Parts: sequence; C-alpha cells; structure tokens
Amino acid sequence: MLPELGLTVTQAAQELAIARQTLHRVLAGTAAVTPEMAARLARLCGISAHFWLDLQLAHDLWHAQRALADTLDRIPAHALPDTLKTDILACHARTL
Amino acid sequence: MLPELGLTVTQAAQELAIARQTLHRVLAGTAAVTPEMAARLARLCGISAHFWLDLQLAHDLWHAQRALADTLDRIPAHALPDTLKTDILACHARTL
DNA sequence: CACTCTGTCACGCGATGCGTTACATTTGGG
DNA sequence: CCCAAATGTAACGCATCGCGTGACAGAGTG
Repeated sequence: MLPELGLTVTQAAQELAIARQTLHRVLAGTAAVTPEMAARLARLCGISAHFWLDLQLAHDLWHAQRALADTLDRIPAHALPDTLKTDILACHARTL
Repeated sequence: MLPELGLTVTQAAQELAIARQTLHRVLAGTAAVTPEMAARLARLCGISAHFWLDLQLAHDLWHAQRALADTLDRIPAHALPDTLKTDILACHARTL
C-alpha cells in the first residue's frame, strides 16, 4: 500500500509521528495493529480504522480459539432465548 | 444476559474457568473484552465472539480517536487510487 | 446469626506496544 | 567503486493492561 502512495517506510513513519521501528513491526506482523495505529493509518490513507482493526481482530480471535481449544471444550454451552438473540443481533447491525 | 441464563456472576466465572474478579471487571467496564474472553463468552451463550469483540473494538477506537485528535490533525491525508480502495473493501466484505 | 453473592481495593506476574540505540544488509546515485 | 539512504533485525527499558489472588465491606436470605 505504501509504494502506491509513493511513500517509503521511513517517510510514512515520520508522517504518522511514530518510530520507524514501530511501523516496521506492524508491517512485519511482529506487532498488532492497535486502535491508535489504526486511527493513524486511517488518517494517512483514507481507509477506515475499522477495517484495519477488523483484520487484527480476526487474527487475534483465530489465535485465541486455537490456544484455548481444550479449555473451551470444558465450558458448558447454554441456550439463550431467541427473543434476546434477535435483539442483540439487531443492535449489532445498527452499529455497522 | 446472565440472569437470562439463570446464572450468577460466581457461577458463570466458574463455568468460564476464570476468576470471579475477572468476569466482574468485564461487566463493570473496568477491563476490556479480550479475544480469549470473547471466545469463552461465545462458547457459553452462543453469541459469536466477533460480536463481543466488535463492541470492544468500537469502544477502543472511540477512545483512541479522542486521545489522538490533536496528533491526527498533523498527519497528512493521502489519496489512494480507487482501484486499490475497491479491492480492499471487496476483500474486507469477503471476510464477513 | 450464619451463609452466599456481590462490589471494590491492592498486590504481583506476565505479556505487549512503543521508543531508543545499535548493527548488518541492501539499494541507488555520483 | 564508494557513499548515503533505506531497510531488516535485535536488545534494552518503560508504561500499560489483563489476570489471578487475597482481603474486606455491604446486601440479601434461610
């Protein structure tokens, strides 16, 4: 994405007001996209912060489910009334 | 939600295999919904972990944008080619 | 009164994002 | 070819935060 903007990693880090290493760690995948970083990226390239965070969120969730696979099996599953479930999902859709 | 399941905070914490304080902190809003916690909640009540995390995500993003409002103003905004933006948004929609 | 549940506080541990410094490698221009 | 900028990688310290644990006080109930 950065080459598309004609920016180097060093220049982009300066414009984002962060350390060059910090941006590099994000690009290398050795650090997560924090909300602060997402806000900065959104400001820089016009892509919504929600998009960047959803990427990170899916990644974190995938790892969490993997790490807790055995623990999750021992959590009993309860059934929620359909009325409440539909209300919750409706609330969720409203925030999008 | 918990009363709807007929669970107390203490019982729910036991079933989730976490400390009672930890669950209480989440309910009180003094701690964030981590991916691990979201996976546990999803297992317990059948509501997707993505939903819980989206709630937390919106909260974190709101705070980040507030805290960095002055800093974000100093970040120059660049224009991304429309072809790339549509590609990215298409990729994003595919993951939902 | 005794018991349980709950809310709240403080402490320590581990993980993580970030800045800083430092060093090696690669790339492009004189 | 040589030098400078950019890049990749590593290590250190700091601050923050989620989590477990222990402890204490208040509310509700048998």
